[in-house]
Parts: sequence; structure tokens; C-alpha cells
Amino acid sequence: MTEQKIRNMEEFAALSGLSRPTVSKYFNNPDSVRASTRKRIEDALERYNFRPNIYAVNQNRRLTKSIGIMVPYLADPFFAEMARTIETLCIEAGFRPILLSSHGDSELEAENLESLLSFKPAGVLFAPLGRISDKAAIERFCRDVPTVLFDSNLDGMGEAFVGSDNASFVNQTVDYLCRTGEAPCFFEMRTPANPNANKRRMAYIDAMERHGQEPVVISIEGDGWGFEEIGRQGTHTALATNDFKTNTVLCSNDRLAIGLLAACYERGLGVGRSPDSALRVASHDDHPYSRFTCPALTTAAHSYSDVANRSVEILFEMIESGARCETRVETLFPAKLVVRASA
Amino acid sequence: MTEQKIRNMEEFAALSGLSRPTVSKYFNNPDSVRASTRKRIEDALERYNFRPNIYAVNQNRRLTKSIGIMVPYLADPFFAEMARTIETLCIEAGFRPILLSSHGDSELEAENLESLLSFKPAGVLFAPLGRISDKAAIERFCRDVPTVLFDSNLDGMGEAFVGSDNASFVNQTVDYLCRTGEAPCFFEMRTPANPNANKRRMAYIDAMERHGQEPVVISIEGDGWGFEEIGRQGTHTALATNDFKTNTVLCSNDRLAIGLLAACYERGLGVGRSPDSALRVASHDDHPYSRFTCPALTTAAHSYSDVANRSVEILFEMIESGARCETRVETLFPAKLVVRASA
DNA sequence: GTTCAAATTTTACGCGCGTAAAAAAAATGT
DNA sequence: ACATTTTTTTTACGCGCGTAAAATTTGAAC
Repeated sequence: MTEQKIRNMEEFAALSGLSRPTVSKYFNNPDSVRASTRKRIEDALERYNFRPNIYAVNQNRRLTKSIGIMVPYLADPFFAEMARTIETLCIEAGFRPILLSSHGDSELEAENLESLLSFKPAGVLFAPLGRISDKAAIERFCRDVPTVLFDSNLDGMGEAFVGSDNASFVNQTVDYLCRTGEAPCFFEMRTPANPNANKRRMAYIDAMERHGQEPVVISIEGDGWGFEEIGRQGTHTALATNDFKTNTVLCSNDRLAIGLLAACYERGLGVGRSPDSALRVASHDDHPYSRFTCPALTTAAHSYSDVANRSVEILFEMIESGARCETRVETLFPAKLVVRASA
Repeated sequence: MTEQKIRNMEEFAALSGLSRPTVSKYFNNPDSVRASTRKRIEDALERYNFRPNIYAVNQNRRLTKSIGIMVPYLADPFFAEMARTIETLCIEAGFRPILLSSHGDSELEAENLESLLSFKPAGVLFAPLGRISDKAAIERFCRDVPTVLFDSNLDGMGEAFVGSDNASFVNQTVDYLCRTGEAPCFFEMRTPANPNANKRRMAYIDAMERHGQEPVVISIEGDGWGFEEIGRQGTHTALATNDFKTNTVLCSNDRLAIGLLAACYERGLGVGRSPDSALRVASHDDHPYSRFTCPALTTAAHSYSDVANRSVEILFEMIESGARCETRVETLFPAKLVVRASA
């Protein structure tokens, strides 16, 4: 490997004794040039370590090999894990992912969409903020770029939606809890941005009615993405005012549950299935850390890989066929109940 | 706002009744055009919602307004939080951050550097993988792009390093633990990629010797980035073979500690300061979740904001002055001991 | 009304590359 | 060996924009 730096494809082509477009053709598809030409390029490649500027390539290609990935809050381990999985799938398929986080801010979300537009991705995998999203901006974006929504659905936006079946999540946890002990109260944030939260509450009420039980919903205050702290404080309040009507709590999501467990521990309340425990706690998501709470959290698990795989699959199919989906398909994966020690 | 779509600056300039370079000048600095010209552009902007293609801009600008941010593993909440903080600082300063994760893979790390090179960022904030990093690739990159390393230092690479003072972390935890009870054993991974881990072990040994205590290092096996699970299993092994020589454990980092706490809970071992607790556990990092473990984790906290602020500060100074640092400065921030319930 | 320097705008070219169409080369058939 | 077809390479132009240098406008002073 010579240390000589190559500025651009022109320079590299000259060193290979070829014209730039021929080299361009090679990088687009190595088999599209004659074997002898290919060898000359690859020999030069050994010596000079040149790579086309991906951004210049994107600017000119009719169809790029780039995929945009955007999540509402990357510092949430759920989305971090989701993004990681999707990124890996894209890389394996020969695409170049570009990852963006909205940081919980709808303006930044809209900004990011603008930025993605400039990037000219072949397609975008997008988990929107939800309620607070700038719907008009998203709709405009989706007209220009093939987009698959995941995790949070926005009516009619994007070519398809892939997510988890909130009813399946809640039915499984409620059924399990009712079968094995007292019926659960439902613990949630009052004004969640994420639309799944509302669906879960409604599914809880339905499920409780099916079981002939009175639903008890505890909606706690709190803004932002610090769900654990919101859950912790909300639990202290709820316990102080005796809001939990049974010894069983079903949390809307694992991050709230983590906060709830912390509050219980602080108050010396035992959590678990054993008779001397004060509370049973279950939740939804199978957050990466729910395996490590004390006690380990009983929860309904997303199938990370199913959601990631299917989202990517649908997007790749659209990209390859060059067509948009004729009808907007919504794919919902059922949850898998993971029984651990907390309930 | 007219719905008419603008393809490029040429088209927008025509609609404004100006030449493209004038419009370009405006976007570069709105004050660099005459007030009347500016008004014409801004009026047109109201009606047509045009924005220059950021990637085309980057391709041509001598100095871009983009900042690369790269961390070793974005699904680790520590790095997620760090990245989020730095991103926010960059946005506030009028820069456009682009965030990349190495996903724990040194090849991807090198790939990402190549990608950043194409992106032509004004500068890069880079937390390398550490031991497994492709040093040659990083060195090449740093020659071309002003780079500030953070969190993990690599000798001589980048223009500056900003991180935390591992000795300060360990001294504070060891001092505190020795002062308040039995001297701690040190719990760590045998082959960590991150160089901070080695510094912490050495600092532990030093600190123990200063206290006239025999250091006990428990190095557990495990690969990858699933530190909690590694810590959990390692704890079970260590407890089974009675490796903890005292009732106090100091973990190399919080993620290991989270696993350790889970294992203790599984075994019914109480953790905390009270006389009936079997173990005291402390750690380092002040991971975003260490507030919510059961019991809450006593730990030495990074100053996230100090590290983020200083890294960004140094980089911006370099960018503004247009010069590289004359000497490579290493800034280390001391830890802040956060005493919670676990020790 | 003229002059001239300063501010502003335009011209012309470049960034690094993709791609259609034209040209050249190679392969095939006779 | 020559005509024809097919493949490969090159020419020429375009993508969306920055920027130095040239041309123009402005406006203040006389």
C-alpha cells in the first residue's frame, strides 16, 4: 500500500491507466467491466486505497445505496437496540445506514427529515415521535422518499407500518396476572407522546372487562424522556395516596416499571410472587435492562428482530421493485410473555 | 407557503429574481447581502420553503459547518447520553452533527472514519473502541481531520483528549469504602477493550497499597458489550468459589455492577450499608440507570457535561482558529462521588 | 452632473462523481 | 479478410452548490 493520497476518482483512474467513467462503472458493479480492466483497477486499489466519496456518489446516483434510520430518542435503550439491529441488517444487505435521533423534539424531527431529503436515501425506516410529530412535514417527506414507519404508527403515513400488537402485549400480561393472582392496576403516564401507550391503556380496560374485573388506571404526571424518574416519583405519590387498589401493578412500559421498582425498594416494599411480597409488578417491552432489575421484570417482549427484519424487508422490496406499495400494509407482531421474578 | 417544489438554488434564485451565487452568499451569511436583496430572498423563502442541499454544500465549502461524532457502542446508555449531550451542544453552536456508532467492531470503526472523510466535517469528536481499534487507520484519519478524542485515550492520536481521571474515580471510591467499612475487592472484566478499565485496576491497586490493604482483583471472563450479563454470571461464579475476600466490592464500571446486583438479588444476598446486608457494592461512571438499581448504586460520577463541554470547546476553538493544537493537551476531569444506598 | 471608491452582484470555474450517447474495441459470423 | 453485432470505453454533460475574479451598481463627495 503506497501512502500517496488520492484526491478523487479522476486521479485514481489516471493511475490505473483508465478513464474515470470506466472506474465509476467498476465501483457501481465490478462485473460490468472486462476482466482485464477489472484486474487493473483492483491492482491499483491494492496500491492506492482509493474509495469514491459516498456523498458525491449519492448526489448523482439515480438510486442510492443509502438508508435513513430515524428514531425518536436514541438514548432510550429500546430505540438504541432497535436502531442497532436495523443498522446491522442494512449493512449486511450492502446498504449504508445513516442514523438520526429526534431527541424527543418534534422540530428536530422535522429538521432531520429535511436533512434526509438532501441525503437522497433509497428509503427510510422511521419511528416517529407520535402525538407531537409535525404530521404535515412527515407527510410531505413520505411523498418524496419511500418510508416505512415502525414502532409508532401515524395514520396513513409512509408506505407501511411495522410494529407490535399492543393488544397482544396487554392481553398476555393481564391474562397471566389474573390467572395467577389479583387483577392488575394499570400504571402509566398521563400524556405520553407515543401512541402505543394509549392503545395499551385501552387494551387493558378491554382485557379487564373480559375478565369481569374493574379496571383501575393510575395516570401519573411527568414530561420528557426520563421515564424511570417519572415512574419512581409517580409510584411514591401513588403509594402515599393508596392508588394501587390491588397488590398487582401492570406498567405501561418497562422504563416506568424500573422507576416503580426503585420506589418500592426505597420504601422497603418487597416485589415478587412470594406470599411475603407486597406487590407483583409486570410490564411491557422487554427493555434491554428488564432482565437485570431486582427482581427481574416479568414483561411482554417485543420481537425486536421480527420488527426490524420485516421493516427492512418491506423497504428493500420497495426499493428493488422501484414501486411504492399499492396498499398501505400494517404489520403487527404479537408479544411473547417473559415470566421473571417480579410477577 | 406555496406547495411548489424547488429543485435547487438556481430555481429558487430565479424565483427571487437574483442570481444563484447571491442567494448562496445569503445562505452563507444573511448579512453579506444588501438589506433589500435580503428581503427579497426572505420573502421568497416564505413562499417557497427552499433549503440548500446540505451535502452539496459540504462538498464545496472550504470549511463545513458539520461535526462528526463517533462512539464505540451507541446502545450503551453511557455513550448514548454522551452523544446526545454533545449533539445538542453542536446544534446550539450552529453546527450539524452526524452521529456514528462503531457497534463494538473495529472494522466498522475504520469504515466510519472513511465515511466521515467523505463527509468533510469541520472536526470530529471521537471516542475510540480502545485496545482493538485500528490505530493506523485512526492516525491517518487524524492527519486529515481535526479530531478530539474523548472518553478513551489513544496515545498521541487526535489533537487533544478529554476524559475522566480514572485515578480520581478509584481513589474516591476506595477512600470512601475503606473509611466506612471493609476494604473493597475489585471486580472487572479480564480483557476489556476500553483502556480506562486498565487504568482503574492499576489505580485500585495503588489506592489499596496506600491504605495498607491487600488488593484483591477479581477478573471475570466475557466478551462483547453485554456487560450486565457478564457481570451477573461472573458474580455467580465468584460467589460460588468465594472470590470476594471482604464484604465490599468495587466494580470497574456501573454496567458490571448492575449485573452484580442482579446476581446478588437472585441469591438473596442483601446489598447495602446496613448491618444485615451481606455486601456493599460501589462502582464507577454514574451510568444513567445507576440511580434506579436496587439498591441505588454508590458510584463515582463522570461529569458528562464537563467532558462534553470541554471536548466541544477545544474542537470549536481549533475550527475557528483554523489551526491544529500546537501541543496535544490531555484534559482529565475528576469524579464526583455519589453516595447512594448500595455502599 | 461627474467622479471614484466601496459594496454588491454576476461570470466562470471547480468540487467529486453518475450516466446517456457516441466512439472504439472486441467478438462473431462468413 | 471483411462486415456485423455486441461489449466496453470515452466523450460530454449534469447533479447542487461554493467561491475567486470580473463586472456592475450604489452612493457619497465634489
